[in-house]
Amino acid sequence: MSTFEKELKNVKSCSSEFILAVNDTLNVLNGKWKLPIIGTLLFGKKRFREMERCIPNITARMLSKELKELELNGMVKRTVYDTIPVCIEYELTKSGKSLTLVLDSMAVWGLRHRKIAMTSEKA
Amino acid sequence: MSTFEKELKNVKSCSSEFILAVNDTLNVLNGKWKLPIIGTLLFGKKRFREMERCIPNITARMLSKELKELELNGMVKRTVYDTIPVCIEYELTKSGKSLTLVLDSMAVWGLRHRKIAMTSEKA
DNA sequence: CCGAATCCGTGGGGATACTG
DNA sequence: CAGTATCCCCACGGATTCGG
Repeated sequence: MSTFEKELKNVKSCSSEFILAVNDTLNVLNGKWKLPIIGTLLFGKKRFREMERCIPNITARMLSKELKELELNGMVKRTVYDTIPVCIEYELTKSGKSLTLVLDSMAVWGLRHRKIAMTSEKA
Repeated sequence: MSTFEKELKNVKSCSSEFILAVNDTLNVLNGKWKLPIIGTLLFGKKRFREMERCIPNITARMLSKELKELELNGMVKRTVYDTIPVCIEYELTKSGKSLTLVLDSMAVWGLRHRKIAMTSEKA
């Protein structure tokens, strides 16, 4: 029995804890911009402006706010370089990178479900 | 290479599609109540009142609205029995049940991350 | 018992302008 | 370049009431 399976068994033994744990994950991803932000950082460090250009329609205000939240949640690491003008880089932490496992399963489910919905086999 | 891995490779080849697919999944789960509702239905069919009692603090209005959305999304099946008074049962569809794979990975990540956050090893 | 309809408050998020 | 400050709108969700 893998570590993953053991953890899972422990979680499912109490459904409310299960819900809480899933909610924790949902909260990290919630809002309109968290996902695109994490998405762009999956390919490596980026600067603020760079991210603003990468993510369609995001405003500086939103980018700033979301990055701050992600930093508080320990998903993103912010590094300031004392150049002139200052250069600030954002990158995913270990926790942030580990989200890819979750994101992958969500992506696969999303695609499968879209196919099912399109062929209207809804049951 | 498994079916899962093949699908995943296809998704990741285009990052915007990856984001879209994840967003689809997020949208199915979004809002305050979707998750608790799916959670209670994981253990089998339930009637409206039953669910209302199972889910702390939910109002009938919210339960009704969320169930309707979940039905539209093809996650929940609604069955009306012509008894007096009418008896209506809700259950997860195949798509709904298949969400458990995603939910499981989210739960495990949530727990791991909570542990990390508590020992304040945020990087 | 199972909802639908209505009213309403809160806050997430957009637009714009400004600072160090 | 890397953000803040301010204003404003509207969708989410709560409370309550009514109907089949």
